[in-house]
Amino acid sequence: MSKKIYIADDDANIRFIIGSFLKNEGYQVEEFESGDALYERFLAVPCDLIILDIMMEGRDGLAICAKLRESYSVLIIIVSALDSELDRITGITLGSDDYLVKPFSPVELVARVKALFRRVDLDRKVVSADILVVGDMRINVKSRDCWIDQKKVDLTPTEFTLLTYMFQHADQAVSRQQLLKHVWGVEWDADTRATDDILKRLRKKLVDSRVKVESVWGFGFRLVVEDEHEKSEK
Amino acid sequence: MSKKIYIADDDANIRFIIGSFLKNEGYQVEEFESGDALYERFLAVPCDLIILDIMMEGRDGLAICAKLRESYSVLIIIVSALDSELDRITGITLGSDDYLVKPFSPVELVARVKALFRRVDLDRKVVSADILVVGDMRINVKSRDCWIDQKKVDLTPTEFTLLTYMFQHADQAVSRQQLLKHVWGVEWDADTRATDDILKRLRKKLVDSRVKVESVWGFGFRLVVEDEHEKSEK
DNA sequence: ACAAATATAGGCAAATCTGTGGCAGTTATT
DNA sequence: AATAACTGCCACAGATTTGCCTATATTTGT
Repeated sequence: MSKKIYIADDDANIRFIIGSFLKNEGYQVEEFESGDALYERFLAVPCDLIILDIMMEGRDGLAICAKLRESYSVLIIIVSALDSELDRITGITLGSDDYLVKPFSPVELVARVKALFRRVDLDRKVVSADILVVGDMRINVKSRDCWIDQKKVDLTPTEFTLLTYMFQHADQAVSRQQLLKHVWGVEWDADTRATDDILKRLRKKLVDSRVKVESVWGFGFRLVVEDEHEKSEK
Repeated sequence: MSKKIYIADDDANIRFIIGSFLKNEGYQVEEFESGDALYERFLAVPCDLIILDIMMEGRDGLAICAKLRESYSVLIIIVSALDSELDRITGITLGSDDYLVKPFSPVELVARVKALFRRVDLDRKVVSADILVVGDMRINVKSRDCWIDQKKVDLTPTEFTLLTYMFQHADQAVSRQQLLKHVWGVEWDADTRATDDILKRLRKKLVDSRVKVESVWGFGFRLVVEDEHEKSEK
């Protein structure tokens, strides 16, 4: 399906050039004169990627970028005539995925846009990959083994299947029902705490890992990666 | 988050500099003299991100990058002295996530490394996220957690379900009947103040937020976002 | 302003949930 | 066949949640 891209730049020429190249690649493109206009539009109709100039009327590109990042994971590329190292680092640190310096080649921009979409696709596909990685752990679904860092962990069949499911749903809250259905193949409403039992045993085996199974009270469980040092990086 | 990074560059100085900066950020770093050595190591122990020079003994960085991309979704940054537009585009098109031209600032490299990790984290969390936003609050239906700005709020199951319903009907007046039906699953006319109780507890947890639960006298409740300018009104 | 109806706040106890250790039936391994 | 491993269940203790009760405050209608 065709991806949607919004561009904000106060220079109509640049908008036109960028827009043309991207449309040529089959993307749906909308152009805006200001970051504020783009932001309003995004709230109404989200898009997949945003290209922001820094210097614009109203809020500048950096402000828009930071504002978007508060709540959205949309891809953001900043383009700017500002070429100091500090500018680039600021732009990237504020939340953009890439930073291009004007004048830039439209072809390179297109390549970088594609690279970002490719990255998102790769990250999506990871769920169906043979090797699943979460935090310092990885499991190989084919060979059915499991590693904490470099150390192999022995898992029983049910434990492995359960952990695989949790890996595929990392960060999500998973209900006992869900687990019974996907790990045990039980469709009906079973009154059992078999899930708790396997998790109990799994937890013991994960004590040395930063990957933890949290319980979500009254609901189920959630796989999370413990942050050992800093509290709020983002 | 101690992610693992492999670096391949035939210049020991560059390896050292890059490695130092990255270790300084808390990453686990391993250095290799050639892309082939790095590749072998990766097969044995995967890492999270790879930094490749183009010109090296054996297969060059581009070849390694392409080879890795055949089977793995690991992050790849290419660094190179080659600075033509074509070189950059080739590098990115072949599968790398970023392309930096030597000499580059180690600080910028670190910023870009962080940006890539940030992207992967965002994608992982959003892959199937179902996020509702109202004012300064955010709830993720899939992970079942709730945030005021950047601060996590613990909710009980009923509170969570109720708040979700209110989020879906923000600004609307919601009757007790409605809540009993959708949150409790009660169809009949129940004479209960259970709704008031949960809301009472919810309100306590939302004191720091601009999102408030108003009561609609004789009817039910309404979720509103307080205007921060006229806080003294109520 | 006053009475009736409705809403809020605090406290309480029943019901529910979770983690633990132990146990036994079944399955796999030697 | 004997032994070990795996898995589900049980019971218990501790913690959390939640509905209700009562007292008090607020709103509405006359």
